[in-house]
Amino acid sequence: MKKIKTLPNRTITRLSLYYQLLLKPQEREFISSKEIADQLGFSSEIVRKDLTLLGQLGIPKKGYKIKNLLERISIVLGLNKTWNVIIVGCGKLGSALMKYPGFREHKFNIIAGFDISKKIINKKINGIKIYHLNHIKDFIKQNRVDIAVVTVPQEEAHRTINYLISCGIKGILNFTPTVVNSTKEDVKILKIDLTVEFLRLACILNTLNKS
Amino acid sequence: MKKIKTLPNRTITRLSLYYQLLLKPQEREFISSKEIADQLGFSSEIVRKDLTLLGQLGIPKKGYKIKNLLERISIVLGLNKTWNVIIVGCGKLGSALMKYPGFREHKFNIIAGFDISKKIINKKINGIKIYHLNHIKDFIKQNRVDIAVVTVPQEEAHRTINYLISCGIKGILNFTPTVVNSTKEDVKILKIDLTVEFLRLACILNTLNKS
DNA sequence: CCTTGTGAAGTTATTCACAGCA
DNA sequence: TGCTGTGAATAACTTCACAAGG
Repeated sequence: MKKIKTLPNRTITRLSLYYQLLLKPQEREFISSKEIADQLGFSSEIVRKDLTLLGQLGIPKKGYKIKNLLERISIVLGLNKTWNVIIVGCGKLGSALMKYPGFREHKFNIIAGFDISKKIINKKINGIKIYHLNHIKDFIKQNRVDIAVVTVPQEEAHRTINYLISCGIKGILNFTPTVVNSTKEDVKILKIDLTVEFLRLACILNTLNKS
Repeated sequence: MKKIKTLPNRTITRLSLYYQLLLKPQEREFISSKEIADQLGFSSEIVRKDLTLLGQLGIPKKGYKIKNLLERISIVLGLNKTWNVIIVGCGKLGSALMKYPGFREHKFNIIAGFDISKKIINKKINGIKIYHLNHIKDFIKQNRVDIAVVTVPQEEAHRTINYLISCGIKGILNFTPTVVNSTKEDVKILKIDLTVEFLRLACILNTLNKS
């Protein structure tokens, strides 16, 4: 085999964007690196560098065959399989995510929610059943869970994530402001902090106004 | 004055994290770069490099005075003022954001929502009134709007964002999967795509399992 | 001694420049 | 000519190594 090298982080992010772009119905069969680049605001060189990491897919003069690109990217991103997702913490954000239609399209199946509030346990949100947090361990034994989305209150985040790791979860999407680093090599934690994005935008606007 | 240099992007992101960390009630008056670094999973050098960009705040042997750090970072991030935010598109994600308590703490005031569905126009979500999209221009004339959060359906994203720019909005937080680049130098668009984060995590897990 | 601040070295990511091919 | 693929140059970012200071 040629290269099992893991892709650079930035490349992965950009591949996700190429993928979403190419999913939109395209009139043409081929697309050039420059067209992709212009639509997403990157340079065409970086697009080509990214795409050559997937193998030699381009055809000089014509560009890249969209169908092939999509297939190749979806394999690399792991979208040729279905991912089972649980939502841990079914408050406002958690339940909004359970209703978010964008996931199923990409083969992310939300298979259960977990919470500690008696008010919602055993209820359903968007057809997805909510269980008590204590049931996670059993649930994981009986179901394949690939990704846990953590939307518990900040002060519970650390404990919850450690508990999830002890249950054997390998992929965690942490929506809380708390930073938790994975102690285990094979557990990956990605963090999304909406507040940080607001703070960043505020800072950028702030410097714009001053200059 | 010494330097009006704009801060590196990564530094801004990290400063936001330092800020959130330092906001938590701390027992001590001083904190060292190493303590910050360990809690957030960075190196202590990078923390010091970031913090020296704010001026010489550190005291050898003691560390950084938390109160001073918070004050300095909040000035740089622009949190010494209040930011007025509108939510454009009050569907599931938009209304979840309107209920999200994390913003007000950082002086982000959601002052209005906008949508085109008659079902919700003139209603209130979490005490915030929803107006018809057509009223944005007037609204902006009568109210200072610093940041527009775009949570409209994907196919409306491009048009909506261009419309917001034409209305004079300078800061946009784009939650749709559509990439829209700012045509104007002084308009900043930040993009948050939840699906991309899922795709990234899937890809990382995917490569983990293969190796 | 402990912790900051910082030049130098090292690493990673991006752009430049151009060969090669349909 | 138009577009890919890629080595070389450049830029951005991080780590290393250590001087300085309470």
